[in-house]
Amino acid sequence: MADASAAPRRRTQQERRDGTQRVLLRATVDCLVELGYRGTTTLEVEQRAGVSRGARIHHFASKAALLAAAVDFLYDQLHGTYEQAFGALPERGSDLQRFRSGLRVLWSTYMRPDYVAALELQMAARTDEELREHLRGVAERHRLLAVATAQRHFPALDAEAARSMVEVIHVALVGLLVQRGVAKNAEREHVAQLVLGALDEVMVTHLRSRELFSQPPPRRARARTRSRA
Amino acid sequence: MADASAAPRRRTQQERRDGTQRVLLRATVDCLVELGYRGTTTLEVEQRAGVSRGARIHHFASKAALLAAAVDFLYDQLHGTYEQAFGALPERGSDLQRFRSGLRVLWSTYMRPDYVAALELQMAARTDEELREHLRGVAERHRLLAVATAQRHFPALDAEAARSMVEVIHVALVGLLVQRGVAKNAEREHVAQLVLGALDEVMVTHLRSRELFSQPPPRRARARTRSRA
DNA sequence: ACACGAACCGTCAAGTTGGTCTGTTTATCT
DNA sequence: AGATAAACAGACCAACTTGACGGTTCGTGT
Repeated sequence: MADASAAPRRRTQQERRDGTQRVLLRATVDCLVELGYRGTTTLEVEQRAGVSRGARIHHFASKAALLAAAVDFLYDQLHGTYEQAFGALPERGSDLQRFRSGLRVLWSTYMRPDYVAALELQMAARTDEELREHLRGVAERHRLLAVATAQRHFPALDAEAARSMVEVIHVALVGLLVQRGVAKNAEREHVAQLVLGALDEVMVTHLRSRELFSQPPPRRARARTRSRA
Repeated sequence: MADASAAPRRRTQQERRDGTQRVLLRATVDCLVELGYRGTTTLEVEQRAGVSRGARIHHFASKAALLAAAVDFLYDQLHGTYEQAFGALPERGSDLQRFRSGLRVLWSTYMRPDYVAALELQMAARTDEELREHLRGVAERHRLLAVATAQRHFPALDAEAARSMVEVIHVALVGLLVQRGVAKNAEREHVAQLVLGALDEVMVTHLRSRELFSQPPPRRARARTRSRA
């Protein structure tokens, strides 16, 4: 039972199950990205996934169940992307420099198709009680992780400051993402730079003025270089 | 032909036309707000407007035409709201104070149902070529008006700075609006205050540092209190 | 008054969407 | 191997969405 070299036959039930579920969820996300929430019909998803109606029903009894599963799938994936992106950030440098590069990295993950799908779901959730409730729970956990990540990278931040930072950045990047959906290519990058620059400024001035960033010698060395753990 | 006091009988063709069109467009906007783009079906709009299928077709040959007209209607209305809101702003006070109150006023207009409908259309436009093209034109004109309004209220801003300001604020408020759609009431206000505060800071520091705001005495009186008109 | 066209009404038909249901294949356990 | 249940396939249906169309009402110019 350990031969999967030539013909991939005789897959485990679990493997078959996971396989088709993944295919279905990927197709759902693709639909959301390419066709929007409105164009995401069960038929379209089934066809893209190359899966029959019966098979889809077997795994996701209703469209709502499919979308709910897509939400989980999406946020899991997003969380992985975050971890990976932030893991690749430089350890060295001032908090200020690291904040700037971190922000760019974050924006690059928001631009991934995944987040576009998440945005579609978020808009749809506005007028869909069930989806909204489900989305809230997942998004809440995701936000907690974001706050934790922020604190891990900037230990000088207290919980409240980290929370504010995450919230403001998130809102701004979502707005940027919406703008991205309709603006032309030339416009996109310009506005993105404006907004990212603004975030740089607000965060830097805001946080520095409250001494929430560890400070390299700004004017007089203040010897406040606390390291954690 | 100048009597419309007791019985509003015998309306002009033009009046009838304008009347039903307005009713239809209002119903469309209501649908977008309450049911989202997905729930905005022609049948629903017709029923809400109290207008027959045939009548709707007569005025708006297709659903696309109805939505396009709704876009125009919506932005006209938004522009009126802006004018009114900004017209009511205090003339006195430093640029800084006036910016702050102006921002609050602006946010209050973004929270109106109209803008929610506009946001729905914007998201829908992402995957709808025709709607997107139409929306771009209208939004472009709207943005120019916003920039002009900004410059009128803050004459020290050059075109570029005003443009940047409008763009950044717009993106942030849109993000805030999206968040508003899913978050609970308690959350909403908190995050709104965070974001508005951040916009205050970024704009104030950014613009003041470049002397783009007229400055009341910051430290030493600089005698730069220019008033317009 | 009266003819004409715009505004308006209600039904029909074509196409979608989402779910149910019956039957078949595939893995697993004894 | 044979029993059993999960995984899958595809026809079917009920509800919905949208535009088309023939007929009616109402305002306007003469």
